[in-house]
Amino acid sequence: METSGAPLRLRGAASWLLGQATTHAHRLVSEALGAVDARRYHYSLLAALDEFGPASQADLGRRGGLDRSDVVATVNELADKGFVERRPDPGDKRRNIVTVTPSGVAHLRHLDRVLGQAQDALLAPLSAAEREELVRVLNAVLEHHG
Amino acid sequence: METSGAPLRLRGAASWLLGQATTHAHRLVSEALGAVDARRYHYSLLAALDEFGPASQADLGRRGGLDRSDVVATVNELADKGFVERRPDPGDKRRNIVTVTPSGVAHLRHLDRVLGQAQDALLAPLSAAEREELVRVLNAVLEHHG
DNA sequence: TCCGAATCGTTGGCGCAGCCAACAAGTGGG
DNA sequence: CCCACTTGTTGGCTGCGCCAACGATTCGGA
Repeated sequence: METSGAPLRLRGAASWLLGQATTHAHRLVSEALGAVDARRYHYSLLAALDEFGPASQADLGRRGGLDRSDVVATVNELADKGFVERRPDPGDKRRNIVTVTPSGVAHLRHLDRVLGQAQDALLAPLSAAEREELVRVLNAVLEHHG
Repeated sequence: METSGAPLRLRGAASWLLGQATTHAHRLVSEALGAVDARRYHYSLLAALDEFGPASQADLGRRGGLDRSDVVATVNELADKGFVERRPDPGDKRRNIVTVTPSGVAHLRHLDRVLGQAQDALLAPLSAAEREELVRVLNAVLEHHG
């Protein structure tokens, strides 16, 4: 009879800690975005457009890790709101070129602020140094996983 | 009046970093669990049972942050697999008492290992000290948010 | 003691997220 | 010229988190 089921449980607990924290962050972000009638996909797409410029829908999907079918729906929604424009590519009749409008840029800035507030709320218990370290570590993880 | 839109974008980028990382972690955990025909709810429930002992379904939900309706479905699935037992509470005809079986405990141990491997894969680029710091920081966040 | 409030399990439903398959139209290389 | 590939689109599936409603039961206060 071992005195240590503990190490095993701790590993599990640590994994679960990740699950709990991610779920929490997920919920905070979703709430914040939902309060301004937006969703994660909206931010993904607008941010990709803002950072890298106009692109075809397939390229947009690759930039933000969205499936092509989800890009279709998201562009539909954003276009309905006047945040992006979809027009055929004259040089390749298969493609649409998606452009962000000034109104879309303004909306993106708004979402930036909203997400910043959500982040502040989530990381409230951490010191500035701890936040910086957390961001650094998360960046390392993301970079490593391509 | 700031000279830089940059700080604003950085705040958004940092928020999004969280989103990216959480999505990544979420996916890794789901894949790992899916490979052994399990889901997050299964682990939540089994872990709660293992740690705190038999409980009513409502209590189980409160322990693990699951909705009552989701507890019903999850207990159904776990009971079908022989991992838990559901029986009426003789002292309160509203309640069911859910118990984890030996087979269920073994399954939980298996899930612990699987989640541990997923965590190792996720945190591969980090040093031992960085992992420890990350766990500490995440714990602080979770504790602060109840 | 009786009645209203609260709790419990269950059913059914909603929206978001991530993914996959299939299709027609179009493009490009051998 | 043909074949392989890409693109946009439609439709569908699972998981997750949540909410509303219901009948049955229990509990607390008048």
